[in-house]
Amino acid sequence: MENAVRSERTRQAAIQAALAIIARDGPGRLTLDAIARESGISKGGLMHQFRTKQAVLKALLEHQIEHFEKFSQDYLASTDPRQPEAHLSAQIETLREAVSEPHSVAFAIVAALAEEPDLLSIIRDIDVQKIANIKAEAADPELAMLRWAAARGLVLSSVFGLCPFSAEERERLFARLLDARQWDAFAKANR
Amino acid sequence: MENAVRSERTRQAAIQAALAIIARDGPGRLTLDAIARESGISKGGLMHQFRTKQAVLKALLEHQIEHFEKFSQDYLASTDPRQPEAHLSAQIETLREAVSEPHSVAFAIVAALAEEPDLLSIIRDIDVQKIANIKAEAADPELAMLRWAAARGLVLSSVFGLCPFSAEERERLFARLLDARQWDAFAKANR
DNA sequence: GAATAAAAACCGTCCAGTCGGTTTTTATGT
DNA sequence: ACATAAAAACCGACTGGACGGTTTTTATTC
Repeated sequence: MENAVRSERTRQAAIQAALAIIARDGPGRLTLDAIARESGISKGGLMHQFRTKQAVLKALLEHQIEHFEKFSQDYLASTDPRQPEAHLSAQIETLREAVSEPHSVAFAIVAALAEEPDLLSIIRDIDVQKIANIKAEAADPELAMLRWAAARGLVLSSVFGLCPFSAEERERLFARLLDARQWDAFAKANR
Repeated sequence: MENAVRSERTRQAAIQAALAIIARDGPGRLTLDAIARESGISKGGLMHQFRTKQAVLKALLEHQIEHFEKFSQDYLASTDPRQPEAHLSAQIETLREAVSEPHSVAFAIVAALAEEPDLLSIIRDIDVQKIANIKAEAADPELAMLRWAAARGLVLSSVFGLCPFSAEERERLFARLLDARQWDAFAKANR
């Protein structure tokens, strides 16, 4: 097999193994040895592809970011471009997706990142951009940011097992956050 | 000195030391040895008061809960009891306080608790109760929960260094969340 | 045959928790 | 009141396992 392909395969295997470990055993159990064991790669092979654990976590994070970025793009593409506040809706939909995926897949990563807080700045930088988009298109920017913050709150709460709502209740709340007409009326009335 | 006092002093010293370590060095550096060193207690003495690290974290968590519970009670006491949605306002005010206190005091604890996720259920159980209160008094319960979720989102984002807003912007958002009149009008219009 | 990838054994550090012992407080008997 | 025994608090060296990372060796690709 070609070297580039070989490397890529190994890296992907490592990432998938890491996701499995986090989902099954929690972020605290995500060790290099565990990844090696889970993926079938030897520790040496793993360390060859990722020089440090931080590098593994970074790859993991980028993998997830890519996943949700794609989701968000797809949503935007499938939506009427004249829809008001499309970026906001896309972000809220993406957050909703993040919270409802299989079983603590993507987000437990965030928990894993408690070990490497620096990596979270990657997410923040992306969010800054998203927020700028949302602001630019919003009739009432503050309200838009609050809707975004509420969605974020629901996601982060759920990720850390802090969410006091049931799954159905959370779903209803997301639905309401997405009810553009209602908020639009509010924004206009409040101008 | 009396035994009970002696124990209590030691336990408090440990908790204060733990807070100092988290604020200064981050949750990753919170070890039993570090707490012993910082507090002047010996390792043995520390272990006598807390049989496991989890016990330390639990005490730390309860200490912080008590702190914010008091803040919330004080707010409720100082407010006109006829004010609509007083519990919601109290919770949002408390969350605002949590995010603006000295320097990552209380919440970095949440980060520390990434090690012991079970402890977070204590917070969740309290939140469930708070949410029940908020719901009971709300003209529009869903809207009330969304306001709560937004405040939570701002706090958790900040705690984990994920917040894409500046401090002033965050402050404005909190102020708006607390503008009861505006939301009340919205709730009524939306009924 | 040079370079890259993978395997396997190994190393040093960190850290929660243990253990044997000392000091201080509290209970008891006289 | 005083002596003495028991209990509680405290001390700090030590242990054992986990874990991130390194080194050495072997296999595969170019």
